[in-house]
Amino acid sequence: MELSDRKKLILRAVVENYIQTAEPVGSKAIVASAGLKVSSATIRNEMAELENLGLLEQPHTSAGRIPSPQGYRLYVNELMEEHRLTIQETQKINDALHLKIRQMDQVMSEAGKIISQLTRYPTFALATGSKKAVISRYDLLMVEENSFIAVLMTDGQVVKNKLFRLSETVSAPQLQLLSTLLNTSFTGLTLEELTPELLKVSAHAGEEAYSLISLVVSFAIEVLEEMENHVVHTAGIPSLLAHPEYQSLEKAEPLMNFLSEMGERGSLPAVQGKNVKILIGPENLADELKDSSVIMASYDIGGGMQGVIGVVGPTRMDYADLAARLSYFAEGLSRMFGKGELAEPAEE
Amino acid sequence: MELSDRKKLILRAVVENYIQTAEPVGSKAIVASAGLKVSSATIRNEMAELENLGLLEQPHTSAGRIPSPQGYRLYVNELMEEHRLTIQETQKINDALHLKIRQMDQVMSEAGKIISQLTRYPTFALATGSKKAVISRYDLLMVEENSFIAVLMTDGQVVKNKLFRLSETVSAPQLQLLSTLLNTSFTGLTLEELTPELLKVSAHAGEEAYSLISLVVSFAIEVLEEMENHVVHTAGIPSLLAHPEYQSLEKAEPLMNFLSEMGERGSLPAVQGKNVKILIGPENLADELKDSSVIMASYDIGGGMQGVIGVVGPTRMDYADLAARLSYFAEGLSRMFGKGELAEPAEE
DNA sequence: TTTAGCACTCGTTCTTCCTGAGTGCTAAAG
DNA sequence: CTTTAGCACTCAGGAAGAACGAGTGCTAAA
Repeated sequence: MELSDRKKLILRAVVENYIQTAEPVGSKAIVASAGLKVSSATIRNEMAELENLGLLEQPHTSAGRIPSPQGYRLYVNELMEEHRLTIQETQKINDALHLKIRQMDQVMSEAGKIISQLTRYPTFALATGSKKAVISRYDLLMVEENSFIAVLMTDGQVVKNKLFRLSETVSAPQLQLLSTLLNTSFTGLTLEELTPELLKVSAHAGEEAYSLISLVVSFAIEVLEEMENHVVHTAGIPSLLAHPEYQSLEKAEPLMNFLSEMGERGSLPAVQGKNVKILIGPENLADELKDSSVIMASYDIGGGMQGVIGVVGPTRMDYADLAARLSYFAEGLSRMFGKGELAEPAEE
Repeated sequence: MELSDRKKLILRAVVENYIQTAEPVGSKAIVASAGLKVSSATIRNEMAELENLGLLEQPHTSAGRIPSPQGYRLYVNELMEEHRLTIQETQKINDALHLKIRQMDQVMSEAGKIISQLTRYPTFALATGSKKAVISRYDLLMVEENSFIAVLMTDGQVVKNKLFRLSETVSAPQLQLLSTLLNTSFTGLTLEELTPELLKVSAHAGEEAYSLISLVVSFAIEVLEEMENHVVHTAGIPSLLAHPEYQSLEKAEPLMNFLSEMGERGSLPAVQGKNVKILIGPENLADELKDSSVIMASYDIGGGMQGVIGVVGPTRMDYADLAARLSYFAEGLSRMFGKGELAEPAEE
């Protein structure tokens, strides 16, 4: 059933009032805020109906109404006006984008910090790959006679390095050989294929060569594992406390713990699809998020990889504003990654 | 003036009781806990004197006593028994040490996470260098005709890389030349010396070469800046909330914000000297820490660098236990970095 | 269909009172 | 001189109650 225009207006007024004040909205407040030429009693009747429809809720009998998750959902889907960022806001975001950002996986973590500062909400950021990551290239650089650096590059243009110190010495030709072998046998393999291949090669190679190979390949495995686990960066967790719904510790603590452990355990709401996505209250899979909302936006990194950045907050969030900011920010990132020439689009 | 043995015993009992219960300690409790054969009235007299000396405090007239910062200080300096870790605890730390740790600056951040999990307190970790860091070596790896990877190594054995994409193309010989130039002119220079040198070279080099050089040198500057700023990693901030002194938001919030921003702004209590250091309450420089204590331990990374890892908590902390853990952990890290052969002592 | 009026609900806040842990002091005992 | 028992006193914290007021639902009239 379609809502009457007046009901929509009222629902919207409730949501927007509540977003601002964090307090239940009464019928009088609606009369004052929305430009309706009816009395509060009429509004009360309408609100009672909206409550029956499950769009509004009463925290207790004699309080105003607050939007239910369904109410927010309807608001987000139909009622919300696309928020236009002010010039200052876009300027702020642009500045933030141009500053600071350096290496690929730092991009995600930096982006999170920036967004958190901009929005005063905790953020999370991660990268997802549509396909499995593989190592595309190995370079070995000699440091001293008993140490060398391995530089690995994945197909997603991510570069990682590691310094190895050995108990025995290696010569430059040995390293050269090793490098050739690695590039021949261990490129283009997914995580699952690496270990079997390692075993296979071990049969042919000598003891000493094998130990070197396995050192580097172990590192490759680490790198790929890290990428597959979609390491999550979080930032700005304490900013939760600034919002009235998390003033009570019982509310704040589990969520804060969840957020800070999210980074470790990689447990994350499954995400895909383009652009901005909003999950309201119980729409979230994780129990800890059932009373909170998540707004996230994805951006293209290139190389089949997508970055996702999101903010977490109370269901009472300024969805319009946040969605606009995230979206704009994500577009900026996509652009940065897109045309690699500009500025500093480098990756680690 | 030296305290009588009985006063010491009482002070110690107060501290240890309070550490456990987080509640003011009364005279009766002391009689029960310490093996003293005197009545509570006697204890009361003694406690009154200890209060006059500034070692104990009363939250309000009719409550028990709690240690003042000076009381804690005296306890830590003279009364505290060196805590011996149980075999399980050392085992736990050893496990943690061998696991996970990979790259140099990840060591610090990982170590922080581990300690935070072990202690249930927020941690911070950073590296300090006694001397200025310099770039000791540049390697340039060709990727495609319009992109290359720069691998930089500092004297502290820290390796960083970055992928550069260009709008024009470069040839292998060009890169070779560039690499030689960088290694000749831009190694061994501190942050302050790099920029002047860059200007000097720009005079001789052609337009195009100069733009490449400045790209890489800018990166070098970034790397050195990052190292000089002693980037601080924090972890486990939400675990603050588990402790009763931070149950009230007014107490918790400023500290949490301070900790989370510490990572950004690099503002940190100046640290040096070996081994474990304890800062109690007002001994901390930062205002936000005036009601908290910091326990930190340093470890040797090698190459003139020192790592520092610390925990932050209420003044009521189990100093003995935490100091022992941190110290043991730091020793483990020093050992790891010391003999480079073992396990995985690599650095980024 | 809208509105005014009114009784009712119920969270919030303020006050009051009570309790009990713990103190400081005094005076007697060791 | 030190220790102890006794006692009056203090004060945070919790419980209970009262007053308040914002907001509702319902009824009856416009």
